[in-house]
Amino acid sequence: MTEQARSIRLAVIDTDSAFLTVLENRLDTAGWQHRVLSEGVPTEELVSMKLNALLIDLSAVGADGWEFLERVAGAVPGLGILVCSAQSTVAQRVRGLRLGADDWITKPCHPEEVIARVEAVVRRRKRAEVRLNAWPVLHAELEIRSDQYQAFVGAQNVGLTRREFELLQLLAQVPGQVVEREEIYQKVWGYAMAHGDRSVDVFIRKLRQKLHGHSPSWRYIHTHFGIGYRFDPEPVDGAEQVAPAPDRAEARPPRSDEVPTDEASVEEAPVDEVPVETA
Amino acid sequence: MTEQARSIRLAVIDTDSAFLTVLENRLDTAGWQHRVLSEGVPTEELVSMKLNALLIDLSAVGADGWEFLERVAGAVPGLGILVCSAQSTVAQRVRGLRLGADDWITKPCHPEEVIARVEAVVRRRKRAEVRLNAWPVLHAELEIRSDQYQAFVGAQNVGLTRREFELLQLLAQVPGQVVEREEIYQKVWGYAMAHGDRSVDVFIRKLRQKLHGHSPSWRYIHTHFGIGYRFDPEPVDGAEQVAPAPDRAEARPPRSDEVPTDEASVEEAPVDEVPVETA
DNA sequence: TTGCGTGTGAAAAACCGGTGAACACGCCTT
DNA sequence: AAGGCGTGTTCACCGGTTTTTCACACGCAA
Repeated sequence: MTEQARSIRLAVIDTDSAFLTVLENRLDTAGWQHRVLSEGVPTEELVSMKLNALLIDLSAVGADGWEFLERVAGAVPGLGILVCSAQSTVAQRVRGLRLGADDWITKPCHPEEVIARVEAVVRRRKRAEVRLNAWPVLHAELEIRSDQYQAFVGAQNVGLTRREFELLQLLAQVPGQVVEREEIYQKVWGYAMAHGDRSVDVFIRKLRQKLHGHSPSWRYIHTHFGIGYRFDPEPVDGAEQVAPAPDRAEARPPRSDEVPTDEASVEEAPVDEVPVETA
Repeated sequence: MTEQARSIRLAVIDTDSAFLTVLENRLDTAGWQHRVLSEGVPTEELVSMKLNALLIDLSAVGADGWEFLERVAGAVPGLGILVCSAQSTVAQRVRGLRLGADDWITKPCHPEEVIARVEAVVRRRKRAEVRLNAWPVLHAELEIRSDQYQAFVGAQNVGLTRREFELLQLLAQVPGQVVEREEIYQKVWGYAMAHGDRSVDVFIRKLRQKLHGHSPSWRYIHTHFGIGYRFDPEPVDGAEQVAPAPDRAEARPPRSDEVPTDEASVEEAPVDEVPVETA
């Protein structure tokens, strides 16, 4: 939840070298990208820097500080702006905030607090930022798209429900790792699993069904008896695209549980699941 | 831009009656809706109040102030949280900000500054959504003009209300991407969605009605059951198109991220059955 | 073989979203 | 001041979807 704090891009406009030294030291420790700018920075340049936040000492900007503040705030929406100054009146602070500043810090101030305030300013914005956090992840034939709450095989939508997707996502997050039932339940359902609850099993089955229906030549979810499940794509040996298994005349009982066998070879079970137009 | 700034809904948790009196006086002058709460407010109630911001005096909350702060910040995303306290250390302020507070104000403080800081916090969240993408964007037959708060089909005005337009704009900002209900509500309405609120649905319906009324051969908004909605223009099959690809089986729109699944028609993947091709 | 954990299908229950309409509120006109 | 109008909110109903539950078959380990 709080992982987005790292790697903030911050620019500082200030002339107080002592303050700058201490602050930059802290910023390095925090791992932020930062640079010091002079007052005459064109707004276009600020935009192109792709900053998360800007820290301005108004006294370093000169008489047209207010104008500068207003201009930047208007021209670079999405940029967090924090103003700091040695001493200031209530009226000045109010004016600064109204002109577009997100926060006003009075010097002397502790670098740690500056950092925390920048974080607080940026935090809000991050939430609303374009969701680039999760780009499609590919496991074997399976593509998991967090922005769609869906999984795809090729261009085919697997058609997972919300819970199914969350379950898949949870397991696929740690491929090759066994996840205990209790943990699965806790993370996907959000609360502790009641004794004897079979929900996880049922959803695993549904997941397997849909995955197998769309990507029959891969086996994605493995059972660990008495423990839980593991996501680990592995090719189904036997009938690949090449040699479709001969034995299919065998009329098997309705029970066709085992995932591995071809049974429904690729052409037998056309992966499509075209959503029926329910209108 | 600033028309939303007025009429902020603010709740205050404090016991300092002198401060409260002065502050409430100011809030009335500013025309804000406000109320004073006691410390034991369940987060559910906070949500249903449709607040924009919350002002907490940590010393009024008692020992579990930190916990309360963390809980509220976690449970009511989109709520601006400002903490104030008589005296505090840097470490305390840093802690508060890290736990989710958006600002920390030290008493004594001028009511006007409090108001300005609340405004800054609320604005910060509001602005993040706006993206300031002024120029007309064309999706299929639909032209979205942010500068007019309107959408057009050809030269015809669709006649959207403010909310309808904001909703459309939000969705159309990220075509092909599923946006969760909660997120929609928070960005368009400005505060957290209360459980069971149907406003989003109602406005989606109104939007669909108007869009369909003006551009019947395209379908713009898709439902993702249990998640939210997705803007992704696609031709209504069975209807005649002008130039754009009328087929849906093969040529998919340039967009590589949209989902074939539409509406709530995600049916069970018929694993052992031959899915019916409905094309 | 027994005992417990898991796979499976189907039914029941809970949930969700579409819809129409009543209601509330501010604004403008009369 | 009363009434009409445009907007936005809330409510109840309905049908479809999803989730949970249940009973039983099956499989793994002791």
